[in-house]
Amino acid sequence: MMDDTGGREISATRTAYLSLRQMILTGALPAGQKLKIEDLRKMLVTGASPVREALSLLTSDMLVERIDQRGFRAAAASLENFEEILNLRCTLEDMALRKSIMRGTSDWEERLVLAHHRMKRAVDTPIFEDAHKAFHMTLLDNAASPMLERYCSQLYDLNIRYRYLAAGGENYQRREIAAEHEEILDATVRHDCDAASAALLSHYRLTGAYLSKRLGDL
Amino acid sequence: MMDDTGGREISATRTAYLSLRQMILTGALPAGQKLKIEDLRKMLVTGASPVREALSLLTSDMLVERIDQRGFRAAAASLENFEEILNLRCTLEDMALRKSIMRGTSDWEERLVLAHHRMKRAVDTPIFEDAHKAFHMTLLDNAASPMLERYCSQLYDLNIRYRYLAAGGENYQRREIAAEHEEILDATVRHDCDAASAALLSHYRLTGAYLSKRLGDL
DNA sequence: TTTCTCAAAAAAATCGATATTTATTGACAT
DNA sequence: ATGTCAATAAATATCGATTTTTTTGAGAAA
Repeated sequence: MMDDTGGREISATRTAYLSLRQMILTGALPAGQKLKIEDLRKMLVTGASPVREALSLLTSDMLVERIDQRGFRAAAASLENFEEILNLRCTLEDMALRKSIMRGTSDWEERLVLAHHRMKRAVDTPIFEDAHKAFHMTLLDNAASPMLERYCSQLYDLNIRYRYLAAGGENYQRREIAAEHEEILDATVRHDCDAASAALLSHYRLTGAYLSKRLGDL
Repeated sequence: MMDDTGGREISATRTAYLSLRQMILTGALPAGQKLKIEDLRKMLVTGASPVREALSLLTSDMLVERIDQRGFRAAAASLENFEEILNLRCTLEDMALRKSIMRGTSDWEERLVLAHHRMKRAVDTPIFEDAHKAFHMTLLDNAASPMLERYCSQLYDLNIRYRYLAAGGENYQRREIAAEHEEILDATVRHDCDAASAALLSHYRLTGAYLSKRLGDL
């Protein structure tokens, strides 16, 4: 039908994928909840096939669990899972950041400074969220290791989900975090692997501890 | 219809998933190849829906790439990709093995000895393959870190694919490998993290180097 | 009561057909 | 020869209906 409203036409599957993903990340679809095709189909005003396919794709992101012949459910959440994610992130991002820095091109450093600037400037929460992820991913994307980047991106998103779970999306302490970001950026642009990595991991472990406390035991 | 031939009925999607997975791992569906729904549907004698869903699921395993609105293709293969997999495996399995050993229960050690025994006994190639994977996964499954295990399992399979790519499934030097397995097992049961990890990584790096050579540049 | 069985209801899985999109082809103008 | 563009072909994506499987719950048996 192509009602060209200026933008690109995307598939029903992709639309469903993005909506469901957002709903799971923000908790609109709570952890562990049964995801009935028929309900989602009505909710998203689309067919069953795109919904099924979107759910299958969300399996990759570990946001949806699939049990043969008895459908899908939103991935479970637990304190143990959160801590596992935190640990994996620390290991993988440490590796990726060091590689990025070692390969350090000035092009990359410029992209990094830019990403940091955009993040600082972002006031609106959803825009800040995007900019924040962009900054963190830029830190890692010079490692020339696409699978590693994919894992890190995946784990980043899973972590976000716990932020929503703990805080309901409320804008947690942003001031301290700004200083931490500066520190990571500074160490990185002066090619100090150890300092940059230490700053990054401390950044994660601090917010991790803060979240753990608020999560109680779920 | 339920023609109960003694076994369990499984879904068409799962059947398709397992077949396609095997075909990609062994190279029956070559890396990078376009995967047309219609062809696969005929090949597997099933409907388009199970095929699409199976392909979507294979996306999780990084064995299939999906491009919105223009279908699926078998994941590309390259020397760089192989080496990335090798590096990630070394990092992740090192972490998992150390955790497993540190939590070392006697139950786990017994399972490990058993898995090793079964692997040694296996003569037939496909049975050996399964037993080999079972042994390596058992080494890691006491780490109480399901995501880490999942990543390792995924990477193991991706690695197998390169073995087929390099050797066409031919049974590469198995003698040396038996000794390496003994060494890993011994160090593990005597709770020597460093020795076990060193043996494991050397095992991977040795076969890795061997494969790299045979892969040329693809 | 508890447990079991079986039929009805609900949900998942699958199929076959259609609509939509992308890729290909070849005539025509440059 | 070469590039453009519309017509055609091919493939993907989606829908609506049907089949199969799982779940539920009422009544029978222990």
